[in-house]
Amino acid sequence: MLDRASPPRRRRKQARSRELLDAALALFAEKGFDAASAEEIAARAGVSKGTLYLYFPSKADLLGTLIAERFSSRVAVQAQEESTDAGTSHDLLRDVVTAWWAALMDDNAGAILKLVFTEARNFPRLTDLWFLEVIQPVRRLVARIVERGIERGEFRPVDPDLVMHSLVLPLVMGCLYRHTLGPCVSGDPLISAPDLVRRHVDLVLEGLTQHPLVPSR
Amino acid sequence: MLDRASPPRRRRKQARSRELLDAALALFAEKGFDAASAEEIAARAGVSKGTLYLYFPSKADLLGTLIAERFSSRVAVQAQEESTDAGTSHDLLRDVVTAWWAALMDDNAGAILKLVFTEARNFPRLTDLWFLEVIQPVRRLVARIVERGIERGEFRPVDPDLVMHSLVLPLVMGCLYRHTLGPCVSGDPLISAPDLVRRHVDLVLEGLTQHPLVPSR
Amino acid sequence: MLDRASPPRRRRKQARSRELLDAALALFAEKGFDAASAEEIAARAGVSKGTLYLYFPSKADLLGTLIAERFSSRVAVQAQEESTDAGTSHDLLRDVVTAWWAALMDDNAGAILKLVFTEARNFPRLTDLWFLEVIQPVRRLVARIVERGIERGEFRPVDPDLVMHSLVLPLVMGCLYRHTLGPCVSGDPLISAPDLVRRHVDLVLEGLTQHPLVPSR
Amino acid sequence: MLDRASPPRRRRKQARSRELLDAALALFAEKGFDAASAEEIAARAGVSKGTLYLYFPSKADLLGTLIAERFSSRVAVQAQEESTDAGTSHDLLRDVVTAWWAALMDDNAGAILKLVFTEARNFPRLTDLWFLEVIQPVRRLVARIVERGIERGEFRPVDPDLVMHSLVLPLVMGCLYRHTLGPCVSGDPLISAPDLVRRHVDLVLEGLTQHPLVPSR
DNA sequence: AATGAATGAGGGTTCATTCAT
DNA sequence: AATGAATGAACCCTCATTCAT
Repeated sequence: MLDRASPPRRRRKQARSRELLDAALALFAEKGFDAASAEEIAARAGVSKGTLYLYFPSKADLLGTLIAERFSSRVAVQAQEESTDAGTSHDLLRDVVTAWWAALMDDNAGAILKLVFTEARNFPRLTDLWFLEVIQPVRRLVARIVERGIERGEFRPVDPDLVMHSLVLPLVMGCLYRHTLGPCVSGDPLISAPDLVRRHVDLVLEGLTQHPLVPSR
Repeated sequence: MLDRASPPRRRRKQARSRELLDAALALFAEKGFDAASAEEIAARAGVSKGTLYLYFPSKADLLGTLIAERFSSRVAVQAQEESTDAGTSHDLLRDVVTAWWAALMDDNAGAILKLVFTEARNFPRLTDLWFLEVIQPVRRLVARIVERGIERGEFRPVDPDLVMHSLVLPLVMGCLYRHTLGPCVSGDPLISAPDLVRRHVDLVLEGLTQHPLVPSR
Repeated sequence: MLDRASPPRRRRKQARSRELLDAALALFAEKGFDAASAEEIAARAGVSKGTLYLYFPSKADLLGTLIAERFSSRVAVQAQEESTDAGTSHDLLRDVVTAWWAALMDDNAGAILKLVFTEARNFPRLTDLWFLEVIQPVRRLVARIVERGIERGEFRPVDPDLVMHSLVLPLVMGCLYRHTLGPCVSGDPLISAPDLVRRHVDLVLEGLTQHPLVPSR
Repeated sequence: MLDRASPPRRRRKQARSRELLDAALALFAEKGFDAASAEEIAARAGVSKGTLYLYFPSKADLLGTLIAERFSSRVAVQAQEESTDAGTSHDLLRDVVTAWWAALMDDNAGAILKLVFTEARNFPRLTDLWFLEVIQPVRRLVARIVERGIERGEFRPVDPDLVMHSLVLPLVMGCLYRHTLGPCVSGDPLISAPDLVRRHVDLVLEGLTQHPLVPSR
């Protein structure tokens, strides 16, 4: 069928959809899928309950669309774009991880990540997306850099997945924290230092152990 | 009033209470507080809907009791018991972290941890408990060992909180993963290697960087 | 079947039954049939919930038995016993009405009367009992005295039912009041004067109108 | 928020509210607050169970609104309007009482009055309203007329409250009767004569006693 | 005979979804 | 396209009744 809606109207329609998705994401992340009511989502988007159903056939579809449209590889991609072959592997890894962290803090990526973890059991499709869209790209990226670093003699020979684990999971945790316990605590005493990520990467790269006879770098 | 029930009856009553709490914990962790219906909890405990209310005045009280009774410092305490002054700080740290990890895998501690993260926004009290019961003890424990290691020249001078962050958060993440995405994935390809924790600790301790002229320890 | 229970046991059984009926009457009158729970009734009678069902097959049967056993003509009978042919009809009527009023205040007769009014729609059988046991006897009693008074020239010729209405209904009302609004009001300012009934009877007998040239009696 | 509903819709909404209140009043009066189910009320109002909760936040609020909106002084006011200074106090009193009686029979005033008596124990606020809205006005009205009658020599010197008691309580009783036992009896043999109220007032005014030498008025 | 744990039907209430306006 | 009134399935919870001890 031809789309005969006039352009401004079509644009409005897209905007509505976006507003609803934004509202849904915010509320789903804030209270969970069940506790966020359709009426509340509509209200936050500035429309009435009925209008929501003109744009999405059900509440679950809101979540589905959210995932499909926003859960893209952007996070990894954004990180990947930072990846060049210039500089040491150490610097490269730190840059990539920092970019990835920034992407998680940015935007609503963090909210989606929280949703994935809290609703995965009820919407198992989320899990596949998580692996496909988040884990695989960053894993490949990290693995590539680590392997290059090992080849060049910059890194000790280690399992790239282990590096991924030690390097990346704390960031995921920090992101989750920010959307779960963080808002409930005053002062946010745990994960707040602005350069925590940089220091974390450096720690993992250098290790905790004192190696007396060698200059620290 | 005196408790004049015959011993077997009283024992049964206590068992029922436990069974209900177990069922509730499992279902709350599996589907979330809202999505777990009282009837389903009762059914999993092998009783009828009404019976649940003989033991707990409301569904929310189930969660409350769960938290109050099971969210003790056992996790940290168990880790602490492993802590002795013998051996290197490296070994000590690895032992403590491994014990902590075992505690998280054990029992239902992991399920509770997941609950804390998913329900904190709706039950803010959970956050305080999390800090008091989980974070503070392990933070103090790690800090003590790290400071000792630095004093003895075993560790480089680093912020103990950073160590805590890099060392412990991946474990928390692993625990969450186990109760969220893990059950939805076949093969569990990410966090399953049995000695992952040991290797993680070693990586953080030794660092990723190659230090050519020095024997690794 | 022979009743082979030993006498003391049989007596205990009767006492239990009485205690349960007393408790039920008090609670039914206090909160209504629906709002009075079986457990509460049992507790007030000093037994457990299960025991109640050893004596009565259902909660409704408690009400039924209450009505059948206690809703006898005692009220009217007691009044009737006061009725002698001595004295003026005026005195007789006042004595009868006063005795009836005392009977309503006494005992649990008032509570039953309240029950009849509040539960009649749900237990229509109560209505028949009310007429048979309460209205008819007192109506006949009043009618007899009124007719005698008219014959003797003591009373003006009036419809005995009208007298019954004007004379007796305020008492019924007072009884109801005592079991409904009365307990909710501090000071009971309306129907409390101890000789209100006597004055009421005198007012109805004498009338409100001033009859100037005649001695008041 | 602005009420931007189209006029017919708004009118419908008001009508719905009224219909629900009417249905609730009828059923509360018929079966009592507890025994009247929300679903039944909705059905009698011609809507579904859920709709009721669009208009009233709870079943108890239905009762509350009923009381607040319909339990006005209309009864007394209506009676008061009849009160003029023309005519004898006798006529005046009869007119006032007759008007009051008509108001009780009219409308749903009687149903509310029944509710007040049956639910007062469970909703003590009803008692205050009863005194404030019903008793006080009529008491003052009666007292005023009686005092005027005494001043003018029309009435014997009596306690106005006693008059109120003897004159008004039978009417309250009649109203209660009409909503309790009345519907359960065939033929309504007790309180049905159309001029019963007039004859009652005359009886109380004139008294039952024969006063031989004086013309009856 | 007495208990009180267990049951499950039923009631109040919520909320995702539909539909007339 | 937008609204919000209406619906009814589903949920939490209560309580009359049963039954093993």
